[in-house]
Amino acid sequence: MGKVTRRERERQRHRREILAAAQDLFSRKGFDRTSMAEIADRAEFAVGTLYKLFEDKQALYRALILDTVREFEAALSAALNARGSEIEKLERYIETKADLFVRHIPTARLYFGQTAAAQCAPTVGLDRAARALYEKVLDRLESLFRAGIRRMLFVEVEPKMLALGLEGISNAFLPALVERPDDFSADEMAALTKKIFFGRVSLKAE
Amino acid sequence: MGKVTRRERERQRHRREILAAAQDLFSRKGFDRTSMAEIADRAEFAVGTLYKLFEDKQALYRALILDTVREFEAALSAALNARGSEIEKLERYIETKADLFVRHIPTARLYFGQTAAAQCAPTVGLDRAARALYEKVLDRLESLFRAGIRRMLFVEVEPKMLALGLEGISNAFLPALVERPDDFSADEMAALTKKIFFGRVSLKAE
Amino acid sequence: MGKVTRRERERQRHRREILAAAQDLFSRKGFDRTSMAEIADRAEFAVGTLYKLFEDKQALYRALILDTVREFEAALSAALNARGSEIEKLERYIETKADLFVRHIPTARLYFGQTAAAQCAPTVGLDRAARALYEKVLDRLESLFRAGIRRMLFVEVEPKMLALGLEGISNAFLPALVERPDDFSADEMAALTKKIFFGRVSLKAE
Amino acid sequence: MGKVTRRERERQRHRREILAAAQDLFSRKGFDRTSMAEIADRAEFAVGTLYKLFEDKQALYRALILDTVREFEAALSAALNARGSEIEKLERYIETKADLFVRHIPTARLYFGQTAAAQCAPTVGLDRAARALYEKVLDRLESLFRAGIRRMLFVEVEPKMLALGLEGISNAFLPALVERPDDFSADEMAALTKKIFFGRVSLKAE
DNA sequence: CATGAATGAGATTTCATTCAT
DNA sequence: CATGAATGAAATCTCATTCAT
Repeated sequence: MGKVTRRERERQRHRREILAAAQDLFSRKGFDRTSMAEIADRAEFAVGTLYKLFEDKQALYRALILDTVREFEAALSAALNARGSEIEKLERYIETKADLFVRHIPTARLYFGQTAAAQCAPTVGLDRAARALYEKVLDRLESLFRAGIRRMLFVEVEPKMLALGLEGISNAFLPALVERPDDFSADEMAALTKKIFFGRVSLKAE
Repeated sequence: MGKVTRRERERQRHRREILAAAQDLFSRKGFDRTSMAEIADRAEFAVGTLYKLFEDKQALYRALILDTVREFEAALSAALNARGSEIEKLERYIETKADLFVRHIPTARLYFGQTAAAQCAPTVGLDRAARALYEKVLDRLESLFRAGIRRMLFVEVEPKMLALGLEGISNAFLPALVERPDDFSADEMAALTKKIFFGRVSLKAE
Repeated sequence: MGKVTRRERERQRHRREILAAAQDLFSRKGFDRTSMAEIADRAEFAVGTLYKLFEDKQALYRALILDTVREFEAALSAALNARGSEIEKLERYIETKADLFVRHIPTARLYFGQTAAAQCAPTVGLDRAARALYEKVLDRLESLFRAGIRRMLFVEVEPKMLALGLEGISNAFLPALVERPDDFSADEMAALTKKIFFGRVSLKAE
Repeated sequence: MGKVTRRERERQRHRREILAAAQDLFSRKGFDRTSMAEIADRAEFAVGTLYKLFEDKQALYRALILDTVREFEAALSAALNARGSEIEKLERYIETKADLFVRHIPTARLYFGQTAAAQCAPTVGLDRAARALYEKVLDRLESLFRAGIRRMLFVEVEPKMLALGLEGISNAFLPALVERPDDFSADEMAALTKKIFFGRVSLKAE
């Protein structure tokens, strides 16, 4: 099977090269303003080759999104499933997400654009599979909050809402990060997120 | 002058009708996937008429975004400039925003898509004027936080970051709102936002 | 009939104003690149008014061309019908044409574009009537040459060809005139035309 | 290199086919009244193919004009640079031009429309490069006349004007040629041109 | 498999013409 | 009559997709 495997390895390498080119273009210009010819150019393949490896433009995009969300989901789920208290797990989650954002902004933009922002800032219909992966993360967050509330670690707020709230804050600095990448470190972003989310902003008793 | 005024009134009415049609379509499908023909159809005008009232597609979009952001900016600035302590002003801000979101989801989607999400989820180049209006709101928030910190109402965190954080949370429930509009009231959304942002989620001392 | 006459006078004045605006635009930009709205603007009328006075754009153009060619034809025919020998008549013709060219370049451009250049540099289908007027001039020239040859004033060359040749030379300086209107006087142009056409350029016997 | 060459050869063949179709249409109907769809139809390609080979409609037109003027310039310059006296060179020039006109009327129409008639009958902005080529011919003519005058072969008239005058006559029969192609031979046209230009039309001393 | 020329549907935009006021 | 808003056909141009080499 050496032959098949070599072929298959090549195929996968080409696939990755194409996706890398596509990531850069899609993350900067969006789906509609990126043409297949551009992607092909950038990846140094002919358009026909893109169509050999992906059904059509949507499929290529879906594959890219799936890769992106999968990468995030893997790292974030790992953080959420690590040892420790609910608070420790969430802190790990926040740190991981900040790290992912800072280390690979294009991926972050795609992730954000396809998850939190997806229903609001209208984009190309996001993939079922990608959506499901993100929901898995959201559900895990919700469970953690529910458990934490039961153990009286967190205030009594609908856990689903806490999960969305955490997403909101942990995404909040992404626009600033995109604009001035050098002004942000992952550590700072994580620290900020934790302080605002877990601490109290207001110093007076409510 | 009846004649001039009547003509002009009609013109403005048509302009509004076209913008209304455009708002619905753009907010659901985005700039690129909405065609001028569709907008014309929906507004019950001929394409040519759109071009009489707007230079081109971009101009129509810009006008819509400007209207949208202006509407939000006016309401939010009013809230931020009302009487009261810094906390009260911010609470008013949160309530106003929640109210705007719940009462007019398409506007909210456009607002969100063109402000917070703009740098991340790549959209059509947003208007200078609209951007400036949003920055005005952000700056006002920042000032409020700065003043509040000086008066020891808020924790010592860079005020700009607090402003971004507040934006993050107050936008956090919009995706959920878009998906199930009937499950959310403005009051609940505002209450949630305040609780998470001002209160402490974690009950243990950090 | 005072009333009808006043109306009619007004109507004719408006007609002339519109044609004046149209002349400038058509002569500089050509038929296709001049819009009815532009002509209306320039003439300070509404588009509707243009359509009250002219069937459609073609008709307006035809009317303009007819006016232009009529003006030329009148002056040129007068020159050709004046007293004198064939040579004197032709000299008068050349002087008149040079004078018309120099004094009103836009008219000259339209005249040239619709007569000599018409079959070659493709323009909008020229009017039958205008064509007929020009042919009248050509025919008159031909007769003059024929008579002149009979009286042994001119070389024996097909008179039609002499007429075309004269047209060729008398038009030859128009491009230069259009480019640098101040470098040419009617007298010089006429003198040049006569020298080349009637005299001999070559000094050796053929 | 067979592969590269074959592709490129095909490409050039298609380019020529498109230009041929365009030449026919442009020379008969002009730039504005010829649509890309028509050219595509006539050339039996899809519109998209035209845009693969030419930036846009203007570029296609420019390419055609450049080809046309280049072809003429090459032949005419060759005639002007051949051996012989100034008179012989000019005679060769006249013969060559007549031959080009008679043998390929569409090319002649485009050449005339873009050179002599260009400033008068308003056309689409003519190409710098094409203009420069024509000026080269004009300059060469001027030099020849200047030299000839010095050698007392020609009358003392500004050489530039003699050049324009020769152009005027040598173009003079083109309209007639276009209308009745079968009535003209290149030899006759050339003979006529020479007789009128070099000889004297008038038999009396001026 | 890889290639990239060819396709043609569809989008944006212009403008001659009409017609209600 | 004058007006100019409204119309919609037609033109230019782009780009996802196919397919012969």
